[in-house]
Amino acid sequence: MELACPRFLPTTDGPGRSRSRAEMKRLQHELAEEAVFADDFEAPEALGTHSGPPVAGVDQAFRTGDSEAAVSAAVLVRGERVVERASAVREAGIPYIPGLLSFREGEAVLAALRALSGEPAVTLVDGSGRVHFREAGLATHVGVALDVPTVGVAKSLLCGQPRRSVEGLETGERVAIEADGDVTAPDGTVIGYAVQTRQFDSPNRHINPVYVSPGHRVSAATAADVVLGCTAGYKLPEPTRLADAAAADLR
DNA sequence: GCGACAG
DNA sequence: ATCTTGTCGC
Repeated sequence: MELACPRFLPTTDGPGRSRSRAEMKRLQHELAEEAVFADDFEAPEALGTHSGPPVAGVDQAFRTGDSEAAVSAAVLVRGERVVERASAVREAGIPYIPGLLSFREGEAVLAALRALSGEPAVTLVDGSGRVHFREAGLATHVGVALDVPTVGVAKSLLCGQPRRSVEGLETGERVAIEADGDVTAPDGTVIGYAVQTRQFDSPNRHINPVYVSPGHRVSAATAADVVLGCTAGYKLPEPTRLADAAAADLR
């Protein structure tokens, strides 16, 4: 993958000085304008880890010490095989701030993805995409910077409102996440889906859904389809699960 | 001021 | 994200 929009790099420092929080938010508004929350890639059908084109997954771990470093691991999966792995380590620009995650981990993610020589049809990024206050979560930031299809996969909901309860959903079920007053999109806009990738049979123990949202060049419905297509018996889709394990090892 | 918040 | 043992349930 190659960098497509240098102006959207999630750098913490601007020309000479340091990027302020307001400037980071401003960049996110510009990113959202550039983002395409509709299907715009080859073969949107036949997606998934079971057949069709390769899908990439990226996830991060952190090395602590005098200064924090983000370790990003990217994996390219095709069918049931990992066909390529890449990684990168970058200084964490800022501490964790809800809504500004891409400025903390983005540099490492972009470096890891750029190190992949293969071309995935779509890339699964850990975190939110359009489910974000300014519709510019990590998945959207990365997708626009590289101008590649991306999907955000988060384990918890940053903002927005589930259309109905997400408790006890069956495997394969999904509930729309709508924009509310905390999101820039018009109220009611479907910005993502709670997707139940796995669920236990009996009523005692239950698994929470993953929150899927469009990053770039993918619609909300297709994003959910891609995640279900890449699921193989675990809560997290394979590309994400494998990247998660890889990042943990590299830590 | 209060609340709320991916990784 | 990370710190951490056991424990409940299938």
